Amino acid sequence: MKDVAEQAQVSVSTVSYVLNNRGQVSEARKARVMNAIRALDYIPNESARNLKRQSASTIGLVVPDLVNQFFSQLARGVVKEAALHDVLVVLCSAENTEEAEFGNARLLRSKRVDGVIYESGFQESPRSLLELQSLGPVVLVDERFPGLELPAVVADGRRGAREIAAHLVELGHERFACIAGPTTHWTSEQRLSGYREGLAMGGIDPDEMDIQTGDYQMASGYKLAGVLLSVPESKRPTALICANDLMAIGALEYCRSNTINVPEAVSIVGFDDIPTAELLTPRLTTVRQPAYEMGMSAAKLLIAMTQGEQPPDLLEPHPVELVVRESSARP
Amino acid sequence: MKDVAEQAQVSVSTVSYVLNNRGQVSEARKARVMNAIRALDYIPNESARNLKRQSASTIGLVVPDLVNQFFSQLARGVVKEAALHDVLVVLCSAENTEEAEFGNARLLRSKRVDGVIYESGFQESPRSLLELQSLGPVVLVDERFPGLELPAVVADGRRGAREIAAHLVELGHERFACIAGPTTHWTSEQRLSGYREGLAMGGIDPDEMDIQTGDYQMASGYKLAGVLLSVPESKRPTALICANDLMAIGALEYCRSNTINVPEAVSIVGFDDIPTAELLTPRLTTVRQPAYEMGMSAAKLLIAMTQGEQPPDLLEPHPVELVVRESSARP
DNA sequence: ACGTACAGTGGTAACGCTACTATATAAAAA
DNA sequence: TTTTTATATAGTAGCGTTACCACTGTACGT
Repeated sequence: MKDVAEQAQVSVSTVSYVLNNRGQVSEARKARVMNAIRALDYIPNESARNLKRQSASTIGLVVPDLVNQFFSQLARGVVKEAALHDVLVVLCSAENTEEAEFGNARLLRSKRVDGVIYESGFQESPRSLLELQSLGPVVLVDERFPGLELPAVVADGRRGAREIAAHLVELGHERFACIAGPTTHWTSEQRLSGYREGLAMGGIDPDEMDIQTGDYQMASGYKLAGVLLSVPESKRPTALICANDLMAIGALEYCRSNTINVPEAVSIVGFDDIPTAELLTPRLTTVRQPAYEMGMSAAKLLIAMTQGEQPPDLLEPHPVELVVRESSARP
Repeated sequence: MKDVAEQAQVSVSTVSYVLNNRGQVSEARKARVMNAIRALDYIPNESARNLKRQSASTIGLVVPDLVNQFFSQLARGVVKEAALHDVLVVLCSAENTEEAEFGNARLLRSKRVDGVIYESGFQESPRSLLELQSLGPVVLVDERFPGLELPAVVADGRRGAREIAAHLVELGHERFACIAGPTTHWTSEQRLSGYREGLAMGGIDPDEMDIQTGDYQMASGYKLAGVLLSVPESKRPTALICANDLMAIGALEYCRSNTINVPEAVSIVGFDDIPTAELLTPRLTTVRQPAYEMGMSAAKLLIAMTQGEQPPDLLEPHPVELVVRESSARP
């Protein structure tokens, strides 16, 4: 920077002013500085800047598992929005382990990021959240912690769940089973209430629905489908509602290996609408969550918060959309 | 830090020494400092550290599209390995646009990262690479640029291609078609040579193979499958080789919407073995690239380079593995 | 007894930048 | 004309670390 100042025959302050586009600098000198910058191929040192400004222009993104396309969509949105604000995104894939629980928080500490977008997937009310919160602003995605007053970007999962349940009722289903998400998870509970409401509205007693609790992974979908479907044909549910696409895929796989026809013998529906959902056979009926947009919202909100803005008390949930495909049909 | 020094009754230098575990500090004082750190919940300011040390303990990762599971696996590996070295990973999803071409490089400039892992997907020899290189170490993944002398972590795509072609020949196929990757892409060319070699070794004239060039996206797989398969039945290829899974999925979709049975009418194979590949109907025969491991290697190499190590002249390619599933069968 | 070595300390100058304050100059008002 | 106000510029003190240097005291040869 000193070199640039020298080359342009101005003071370092002036260089700083033109760089940050503040203060009054005459056009002539501005041009001279710009030329010098180009001539010397000068790049401001972000570390120094951060030190002085006490911020890192960087946010952290904690997701349980990048390979789940819901999260990668989300990540895309976050990165996109952040780029708009010249903010970098640091990625922490938690890989669904508790090890990460600790590791991430520690890694993100120490002013390396100005704030964190957190999507734990299925931890309860993690201590690391409190730790993170003490570090700086935190935005939750697709979940809420009843105890903690944290801003959360969510989709209208309850409504989506209601709609997909209603869809199944409308098709004429009467015996339902459900592979739910972890009960500790706010979103899971929302969806479950939605399913029950949808059923009730259609005149089906929700308490008749057989429920198993999974962990949002494919394997548990497979396993629990086995539990729910291996009952005498006459009592077997004709509709299997899964709390996310991954578990629905697991269920579909179970049916495939046990020659249970979907949707003829049983309808299966998911939640999220990950890209893979429409490539399956049968193509999966599901509820689309706008993951990309949610990522953008979260980033936008977080960045605003890092600039001192107060988060709104309650954010409007993102709209969801029922996507009817082949995996649901009349019983 | 000053506070810690005061609390522990030592100088700031001493605190710095124990923090970095260098210099000689007596055990007694070390303990005192540690206690003070804990008592004050002190977290070192990474910006200041970076400024002083002239490094950011952060690497950049540029991928064309996170939602392609090959890249998310890769990203997982990178993040994992980086975490082992206390290095953060900054994510730049290029989203397959040239806009990113510029944007990323600019965002990553200015000492915000110590080095970059670059996986462009399908740009030719991007200017941004040169720009990046001037900034710091660069490691390429899954591609090479003949002109540029950059260390590259690759898989043995040629061998994989040879094997999958051989597999098809062995099944008895005689008429082949291929949806290749962009010809400007080193990896594409490697695979294509591999296919040709595999065919030649099986006594098939590779020049007889009908080739269309795609862009590694699903849509082009769909479109080009249309081009290659809409010929009179007697001349129609019985085996369609796709340079990656995404295009193979596109091809599969084409067949699905045009009621061409796979593998009965035509065998289709892919490359990468993304998680979705084995969920399709028919399950996709493909070549597994160890994306996760490649990500780890790349991160390891890059981090070594940021610490001054010279990259080896040529890295051993990662082994690949033929995964035979349902989409390939006797013609 | 003396020098020499060295483990254990503290002081402090940078690292590159921003933003406050002070100063010089020009324009407007008295 | 002088005073006030606005505008443009330069000087410089940190931001929180690290690492070099200088200093102390003790242990060990000679």
